[in-house]
Amino acid sequence: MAQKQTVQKGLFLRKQELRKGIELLFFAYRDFTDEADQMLAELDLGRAHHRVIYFVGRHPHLPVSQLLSILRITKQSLSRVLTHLVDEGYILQTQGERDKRQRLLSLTEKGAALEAKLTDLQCRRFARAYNERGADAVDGFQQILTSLLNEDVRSELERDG
Amino acid sequence: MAQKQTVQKGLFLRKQELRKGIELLFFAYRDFTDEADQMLAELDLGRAHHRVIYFVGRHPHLPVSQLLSILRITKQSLSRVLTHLVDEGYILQTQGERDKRQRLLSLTEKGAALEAKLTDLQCRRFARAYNERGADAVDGFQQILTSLLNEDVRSELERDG
DNA sequence: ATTATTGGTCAACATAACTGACATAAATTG
DNA sequence: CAATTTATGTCAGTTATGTTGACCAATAAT
Repeated sequence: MAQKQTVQKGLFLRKQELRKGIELLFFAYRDFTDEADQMLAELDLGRAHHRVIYFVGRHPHLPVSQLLSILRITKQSLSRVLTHLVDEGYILQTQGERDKRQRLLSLTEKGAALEAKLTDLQCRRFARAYNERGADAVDGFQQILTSLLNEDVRSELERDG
Repeated sequence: MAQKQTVQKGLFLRKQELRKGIELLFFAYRDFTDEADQMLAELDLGRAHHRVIYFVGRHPHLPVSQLLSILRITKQSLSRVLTHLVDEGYILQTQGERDKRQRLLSLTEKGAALEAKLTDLQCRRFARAYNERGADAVDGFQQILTSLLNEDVRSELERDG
């Protein structure tokens, strides 16, 4: 009886702990994206545009197919934002050399400038958090996030770096 | 010169470290929400409904105003999902006793059952991650996420729970 | 030569957010 | 008590971002 109570309390506390994680992730993600969203809104861009600019900046000459698999959206959905970003001069498309069907994506100077501005903003938030809590916390943070990933994504990341 | 190189390299590595955080947060959030989204889709519900059900489950008799400030959306936007959830029998509205203008939100049995099903799913993912990495990692994870929050949100959370 | 891949287009639709204007009931305040 | 503020809701219109499905062209691979 006393044993059962302890177990139930243990389960209850564990559940609370897990819920705390869920909520922290929700609130942190919400606040994290908010600042950049505001900056984007002034340029009549949205979060979808940001994601494209971010990953193209991170992987120059990225083929469209790879961007699609990173973002996990349909090509029709990507098409809209991508066309807009190309039209507005943020992104440059070049023909692939090995495979001429591919359109490799890169940032223009204008695109790189915006990417830097947005990433700096978000890096500052991370830098503040990392400095406040120290290297061990950062390590734990990265470990848990990695373990939250789908298995296949985790292996991909571990392979690429 | 050697000094300058070291500093630059240090900054470069730091930037990479921060970008890694940004990306992990993006991918983890994407994968984390995915399973629940699929379950919701089968019931013709979306992530917006989930958020309402989750926070009403977490805070029974929650007034609409508080839910709005948690979700940070407009009342018109909440209205649509809330009306639907009430119509479908997931959520119950009762008049506030102290303040009769308030409509306090609670889960029905049906709502509680769905909430439990969804939360269990997400808790399992967290439990897996927490077990894989251990208590110190969990601690670091929670610390960094807390530091990523806007200051005002952080104080709120520290006050409430 | 046939098939698969890469990328794009057009059209229609769904969801979840937004703004603005207005309404009602209840609480609060001068 | 009258005036104002608050909590909530509604109606109407718009935007951002996703979806399906159908179809096409260029190129690569078998």
